[in-house]
Amino acid sequence: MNDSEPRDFIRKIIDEDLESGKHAEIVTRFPPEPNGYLHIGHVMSICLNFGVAAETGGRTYLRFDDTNPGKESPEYVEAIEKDVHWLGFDWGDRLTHASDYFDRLYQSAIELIEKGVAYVDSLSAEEIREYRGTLTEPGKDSPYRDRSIDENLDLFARMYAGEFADGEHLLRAKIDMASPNMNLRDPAIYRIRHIPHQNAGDKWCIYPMYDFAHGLSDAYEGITHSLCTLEFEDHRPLYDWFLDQLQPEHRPRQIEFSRLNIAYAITSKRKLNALVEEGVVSGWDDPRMPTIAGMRRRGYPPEALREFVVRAGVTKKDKLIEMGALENCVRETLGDSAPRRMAVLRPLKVVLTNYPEDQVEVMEAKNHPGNPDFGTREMPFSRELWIEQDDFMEDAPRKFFRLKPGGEVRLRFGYIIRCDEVIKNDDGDVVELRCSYDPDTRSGTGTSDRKVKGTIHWVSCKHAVDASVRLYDRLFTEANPNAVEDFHSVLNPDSLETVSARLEPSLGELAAGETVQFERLGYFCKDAVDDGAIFNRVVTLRDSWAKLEKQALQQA
RNA sequence: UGGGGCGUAGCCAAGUGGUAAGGCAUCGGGUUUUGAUCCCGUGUACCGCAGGUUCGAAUCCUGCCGCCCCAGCCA
Repeated sequence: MNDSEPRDFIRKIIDEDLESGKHAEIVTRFPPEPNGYLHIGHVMSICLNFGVAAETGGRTYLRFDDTNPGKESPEYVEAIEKDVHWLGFDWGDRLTHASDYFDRLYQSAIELIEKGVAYVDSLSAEEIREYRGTLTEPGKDSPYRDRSIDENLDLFARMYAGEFADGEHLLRAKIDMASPNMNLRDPAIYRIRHIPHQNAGDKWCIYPMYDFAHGLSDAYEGITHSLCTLEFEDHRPLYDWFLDQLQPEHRPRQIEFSRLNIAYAITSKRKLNALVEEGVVSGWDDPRMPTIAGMRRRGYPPEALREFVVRAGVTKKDKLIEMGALENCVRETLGDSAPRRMAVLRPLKVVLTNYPEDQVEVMEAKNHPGNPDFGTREMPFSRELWIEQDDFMEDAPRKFFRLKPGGEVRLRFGYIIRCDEVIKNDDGDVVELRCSYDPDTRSGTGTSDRKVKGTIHWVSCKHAVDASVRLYDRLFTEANPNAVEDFHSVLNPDSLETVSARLEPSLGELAAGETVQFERLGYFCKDAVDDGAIFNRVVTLRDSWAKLEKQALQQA
């Protein structure tokens, strides 16, 4: 990290705390609940928490906030660990669970009762809701609020012992039923749940609530800065209240920042889960999903994601960032790192009428235009080639400088060809082009100083490898699907199109999960989940021709 | 209508009394055997609005408006 890096308000606070000597070391935590997959919103939190610690030589815990058994599962913890690692962060031996602290938490709850600031309530869930009041009206005290300490201790012990059914009793903090902050109206501390815990086994039938468990877990781990999102801002008084009452050795500070939202994407675990459950997508790792697993499978490099959150910044303002900003980060990193290859997505046959029937030449193609370290590869060239349908236009506008009847174009790393004849089927569709090549224009021979305006990509028919290519588009048609009542109404029906493509031979050996650039088309990642030659389009290349076309259409 | 938070260009975002950084996008132009990349250039931002304080305010004060969050025994 260099000193000119912009400092967000959280890093400023941290710098100050280090300078003042308040803390000798920064300790943070990333605390996911294992009840779903991590998504782009979490990337921000992961990068922030692990980032500030790493930048200051501190440490970060990966702590599973597993206080609600029944909603959580090991499938998710496994996925979360994989995702955080993949993003580029390491928690070392600091993998913990809120459930690791259940014993201490239980003792702390007893301490609260002994101090007279917690009580066992025996109202029903519905009654508690009624007693809570509303946003504008104060709540009223539960009739059980003034139970004696001994009675509370006894009842809580029996809750622990399993003498009561779910919902029969509830341990609550005794704060203020009239507080304008709803979180302070005697919040729940422990509830009864006769469910075994995925990590703690069947030892417990009472489980602590988030507000109680989280702050104390932070304290137990010596977390200095507990960074979370804005919706927890009005929980902070409660976070501090527990610390004030219990006076743990370490005193963490909660700081909130705004969530990161991406346009045309959903980041609600509930809705993401619905997409999976309803089969709208193929799973949590469907390449259209804004999950880390989905983006990984799509082919987004972790560096791109990290760069993206840096650009997004850390503030308290609600953000809805353009999808293009993320895609641009992906393009930038892949532009440097992805080897170039050629592939034809929508094949149109070209026959070079003056090219010897059985001749095959080997063309040398650069693997990267700007970086010689990528080396070169060989591409077979023959009489019959596939080119992109979009690279031919019968009635081409002036500015279209690809192939047109009578026109010339350069075949990348090959020859200049001229279109002599257009062959159509009975429906009038163009099915084949008869062209002639200029033998003096072979790439790299020094005789190829002739200039033509356009260069297109190609694949030799008899050497081509078949593949299925998935072209992805945004999942929603609305910029902020989070805000739409029913997201089903704004699903993009064309978010996935699959085409049969022809690839240059070298692509046959590409390893699963590898990403290359199909020249002039975009970046494509060999799918790492499904078997066979399947490629996912990561992102298209910038396309100023498409832009021109769009403008022309709008003017017409 | 209770409490908390936020409002600087299309999207992000610096700036905390001295006269509006930067990134992305946009729009021009140059280079280019990817219409990619790269390189140059390009923005009058009513600093949410209205008053006030001040020689001077995005920055201080007052009032107003808009958006987000909170009434789970979820996190």
